[in-house]
Amino acid sequence: MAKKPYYITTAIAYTSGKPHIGNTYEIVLADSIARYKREKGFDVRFQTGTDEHGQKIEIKASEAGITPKEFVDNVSTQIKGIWDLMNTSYDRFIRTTDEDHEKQVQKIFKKLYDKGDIYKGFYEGMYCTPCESFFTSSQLVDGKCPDCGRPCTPAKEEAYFLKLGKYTDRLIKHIEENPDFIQPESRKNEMMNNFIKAGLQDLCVSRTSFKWGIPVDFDDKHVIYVWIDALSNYITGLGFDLDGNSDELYNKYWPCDLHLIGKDILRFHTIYWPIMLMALDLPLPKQIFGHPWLLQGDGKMSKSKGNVIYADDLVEMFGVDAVRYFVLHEMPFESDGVITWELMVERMNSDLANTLGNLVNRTISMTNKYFDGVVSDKKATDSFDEDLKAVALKTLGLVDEKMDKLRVADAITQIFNLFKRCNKYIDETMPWVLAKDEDKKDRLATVMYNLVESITIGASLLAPFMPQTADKIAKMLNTKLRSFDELDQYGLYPSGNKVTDAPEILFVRQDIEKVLEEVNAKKEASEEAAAKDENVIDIEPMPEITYDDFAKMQFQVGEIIACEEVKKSKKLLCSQVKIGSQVKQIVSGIKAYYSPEEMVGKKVMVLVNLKPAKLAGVVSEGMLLCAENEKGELALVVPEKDMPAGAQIC
RNA sequence: GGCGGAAUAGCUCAGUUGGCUAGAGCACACGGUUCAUACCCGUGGUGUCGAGAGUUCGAAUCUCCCUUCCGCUACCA
Repeated sequence: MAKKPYYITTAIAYTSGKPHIGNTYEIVLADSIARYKREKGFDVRFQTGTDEHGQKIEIKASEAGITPKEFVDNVSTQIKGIWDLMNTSYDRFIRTTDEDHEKQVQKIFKKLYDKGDIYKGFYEGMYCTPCESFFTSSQLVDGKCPDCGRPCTPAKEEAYFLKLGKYTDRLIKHIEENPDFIQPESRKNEMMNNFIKAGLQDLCVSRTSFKWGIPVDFDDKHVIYVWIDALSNYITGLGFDLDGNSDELYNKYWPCDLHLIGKDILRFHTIYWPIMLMALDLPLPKQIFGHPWLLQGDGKMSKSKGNVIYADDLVEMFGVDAVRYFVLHEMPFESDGVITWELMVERMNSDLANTLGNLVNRTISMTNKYFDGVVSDKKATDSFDEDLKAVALKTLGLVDEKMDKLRVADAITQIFNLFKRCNKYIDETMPWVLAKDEDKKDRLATVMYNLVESITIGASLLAPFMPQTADKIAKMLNTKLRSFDELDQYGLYPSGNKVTDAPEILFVRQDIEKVLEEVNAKKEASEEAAAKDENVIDIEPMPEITYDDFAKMQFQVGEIIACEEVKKSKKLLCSQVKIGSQVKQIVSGIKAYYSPEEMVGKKVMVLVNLKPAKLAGVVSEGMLLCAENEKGELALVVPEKDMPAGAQIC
């Protein structure tokens, strides 16, 4: 019988920089599932890769003084290097700059256009600058932005849009009829309630503001924006061809069994991607799992916080499999995992060094000490043996149960329970006591045999998650790892076999103090690097304006004479601002960065002739000007020298 | 503001349709053991199961309300 196909993908990593351990988590998770499925007898296809287009890359490349292609070649190679370092067994590493991919993406775009699902729209009168959103004229309310009610500005650019509304009902139906389509389930609710049921706006799928992308082949002013480009990798990587000449890989593996992605990009995978596929008349993927994030202590890792952990640093400190174990075991299923270095060292020491490493070590040492390394099954059984055997035989079933629900962390815990059971068995049988009695020699041999056999089973189960460690154990026991379909048998270890006489320490115990020292040193270094990076910031350029446009705006210095929080709002402060002889009430979204107390007395830059509007029910008669950094933090703009309230800013 | 989730041992969390003295791992303490990487095995919890009220013979589990935290989303003139 032919093996059942199983296709799993990760998201493709964006090549704007080196990925941190949070990105690395995803590839390790996918790799473990892929390896596990292979053991379970599936014909597995595992795809990952890099997403390499976009303005950010264009800018970074020009800063570095190289071409975008050179830039992404570098980063992509680096990312691939880390995936390899983590010992991941992907079948294809796709790059969105691969020729076959680009060609198909162009075809897909054209097909959707010919079909009428992509249409050319215009920004004119439809672009709401503050909302950064595009609307069709039918969506506008009284000619104004349906979201915020502000007038939409005419824009110069034209763009292509993908019709989403046409497929919304089908999408809702699909999600409702396939409860496992979006996992975990809480994410499904978010997608449904926040987006789909609220009504989907057509998606802008092209750009003219930058060049580094796949050109729209029938309109070369445009490049294809990220959605169609990046998401298509899941089929182009299988040799999909829109004209019906698809590679057999595509016919075999599509639809995909599992898209493994971060929870931050669920929207694209559960809404845009299925709709694209529907528009192309292709089957939808079977499941999309939005995994949580690996957080470190004080929040999400980011370069600007200087708390970025890189996989290669971790591997250097702890070893590949320890890092794999850690991210797999410590990551919860649904909510984000808050990780501390203390926890990592604790896991390393108690699970890996103590429970597993020490078990293997003591077993091999005893075998050498008592039998010169020869393991033989003398069948001198005792009642203690039965339970050990039972645990060894039932563990696969327990692992299966967890893996079917993608509960990888729980699956690993089951395997470690077997190792713990082995340690207990040693205490129950007390080999060192048996060794003193020549009459108990056969019993002692049987005990050692049972240990070696049980460890072999455990190591075989461990192989998908910690492949290197499993191999090392098998090598030290001078045997091969079992295939999963042999794991219903006990006693396959060849009697009379000889284990190594020089057991290797599998995991070295770590000292938390030393680890923290090292971490702090690295953190300082990365903070310095981050500080350098933060001196500049690039934002999306806006259309050119005339002097007349500018002259319409009146700016003055305003003195804040009173300020209070706006109730019913998380972000708003309401200030009374003295401008000349009058006082204006102005509401600003800066509560997170300024307290009402510290606002009072400040002299700030105010746009005074803005049409008053209500915010959270409070009237606001102007706007306080702020500078905003990459993290969205705000700083008020103030005159460099003391100026009277009301002074004109020109 | 809208939708959803969470609150259980020092820490991270399990607790199926309400039912005997509320569990696991880690940490900690004590005991045992010595083959082993100062390791392994065993024992140890007066935890108001976030607060309050209700339904019930009986509630961590159901209902209502309150508080706090989290996710997504909106708003941020």
